[in-house]
Amino acid sequence: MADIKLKDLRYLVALADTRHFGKAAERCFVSQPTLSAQLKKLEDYLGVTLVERQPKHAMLTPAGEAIVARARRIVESSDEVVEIARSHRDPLAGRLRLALLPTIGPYLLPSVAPRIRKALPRLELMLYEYQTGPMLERLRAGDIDVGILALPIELEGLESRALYEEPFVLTVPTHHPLAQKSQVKTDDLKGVTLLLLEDGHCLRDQALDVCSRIDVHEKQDFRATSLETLRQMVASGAGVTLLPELSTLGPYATARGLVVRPFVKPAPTRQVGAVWRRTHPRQRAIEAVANVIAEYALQQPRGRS
Amino acid sequence: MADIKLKDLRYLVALADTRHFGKAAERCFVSQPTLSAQLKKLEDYLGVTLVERQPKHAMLTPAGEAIVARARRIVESSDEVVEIARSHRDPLAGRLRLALLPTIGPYLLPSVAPRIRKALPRLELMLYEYQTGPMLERLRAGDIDVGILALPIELEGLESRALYEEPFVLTVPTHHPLAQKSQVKTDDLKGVTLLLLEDGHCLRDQALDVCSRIDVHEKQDFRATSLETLRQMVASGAGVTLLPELSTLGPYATARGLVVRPFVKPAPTRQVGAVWRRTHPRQRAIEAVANVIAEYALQQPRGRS
DNA sequence: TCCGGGCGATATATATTGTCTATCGAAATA
DNA sequence: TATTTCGATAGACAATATATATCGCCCGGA
Repeated sequence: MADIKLKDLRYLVALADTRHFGKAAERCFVSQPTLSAQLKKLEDYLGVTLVERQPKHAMLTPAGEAIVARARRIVESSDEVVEIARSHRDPLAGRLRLALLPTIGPYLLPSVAPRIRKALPRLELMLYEYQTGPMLERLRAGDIDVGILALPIELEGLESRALYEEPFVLTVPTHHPLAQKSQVKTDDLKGVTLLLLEDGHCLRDQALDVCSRIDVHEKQDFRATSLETLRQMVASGAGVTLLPELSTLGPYATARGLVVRPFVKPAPTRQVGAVWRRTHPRQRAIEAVANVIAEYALQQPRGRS
Repeated sequence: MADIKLKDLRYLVALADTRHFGKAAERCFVSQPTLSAQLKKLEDYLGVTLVERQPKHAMLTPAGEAIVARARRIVESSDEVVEIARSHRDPLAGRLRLALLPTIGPYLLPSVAPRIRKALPRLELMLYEYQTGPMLERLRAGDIDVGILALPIELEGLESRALYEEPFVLTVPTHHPLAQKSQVKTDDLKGVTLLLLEDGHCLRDQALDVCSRIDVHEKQDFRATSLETLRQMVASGAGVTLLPELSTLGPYATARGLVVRPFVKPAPTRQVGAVWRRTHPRQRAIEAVANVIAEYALQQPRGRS
């Protein structure tokens, strides 16, 4: 069950090119006896004479010619392997698959993606949007490299890092009683009708959690499929909802028919973090991406008064 | 200047298939630590992590995937090399390039070629026709494997073997005085007009040699380019010639207008032999071919009385 | 014919390295 | 908490690739 050695094939190719054992050995940076002995072993292993040793110049047998033709391709390919490896050597280069929660991605990416691209220009960022469950599955399956979601989660073989703490804000229709207050308390939610996302969105559970000790009514037969439909429902007066602060900043801050009210401190929040396989070979790239996100969050105005 | 080892690529491919170090090691008939250590060395050499070691099942990094793809083709090709070698292993199989003198080939081959094919069915016989000089050149250059010609010759790095001794016969026009004799002596050639082949044909020199001590006249301004034109010239009465006996047997014995007369013994002859490079790797095939020719010659009626 | 040079093969010592067994350590499982 | 799984590590051993020195064979020139 022995094996051909790649080095021997190199020797053979060199001999085919030079037709001279000494020259071939020189080209391979070995002594002549080495090349001679190794080629002999190769011939013994293959059971065929590859080289006809003539006094002046060596020449290849038909078997030798046939095998050298393959050997050239093999040697080339093996050099390509080294070349491919070299191109993958930079841990901050290459494809990195990043997934975000649907309640985070659309609001974080417009500002953060350009920063990542600028800080890590050789990184080819591939973006995905998954809810927590599927995201963790795909993370473990190796379909994605990093997930951005709400901590804590059940980590098995996964590593996580907190990135920023995101306050919730209350979103109410313009003419709702609570719109009169500049800040709200969780107790203010007593008796109001709450609109929530459908099952699977962790934001739904987080909102329910905030209201756990309070008597609120979830609007029956309604489960929004996205933050945007939820926002539109609030604007149409069907109820109120909790939104992550980031989704109410920027272009979304100007939506008509609804107002946004922060909670009095300590405001309810959720912890946003990054998750990846503990065994991931490019921890440095992941760390770098996480750093960019965390730094961006630091610079944001927090909990507008 | 170290080198990738083919075996390592096998290990990598096995790991890619099994996603499990133990299983992969088993498939490669080595212990798990061996495969583990070798793959680590490969990664170190390439400067890239190829495998992500997860607790349950290993998985390949993008670099690993890219390299495994190449590795599969390399391993396949290296197996093909072994396969090619196997197909060349039988020394009595494969192409053998055989050259014959123009004064031998056309008369020997019709009977001998079928016998060679029968005795050595796996031999792919390629036939050529060259005069002595070019034949030896091509022999030394490796363009042909065996030459059938008249010995002795200057052998440099060449080996030779006598196959059979071929008598010369005298060929004269039907109405020539010498046609009256049933056997001729070389002295009978005194004063006759001799027709010969052009320069380059060794038969020309051999004929001149036979007549060296006799006063013969070579026909001026005439040099035949082949035995057949020579034969036709004799039939037309232009003179007489010496022919190798084999060329006057079989279908050629019945030519019109000329008769063939053997010499009294000891008749002049030429030694026909085989020549090949001393270094030729398939001595056995050459020997086998030579045997068939020599045996055939033994069975032939010699010097018809 | 003898001698010298070119070239590949052989002999022997040595350093490398691939391989084994035994064991460890980490992480998942019960 | 105990057990199992799985890959990594340690250390000994054996295979082997390599180098230096030398041999033997042809060939060419004096």
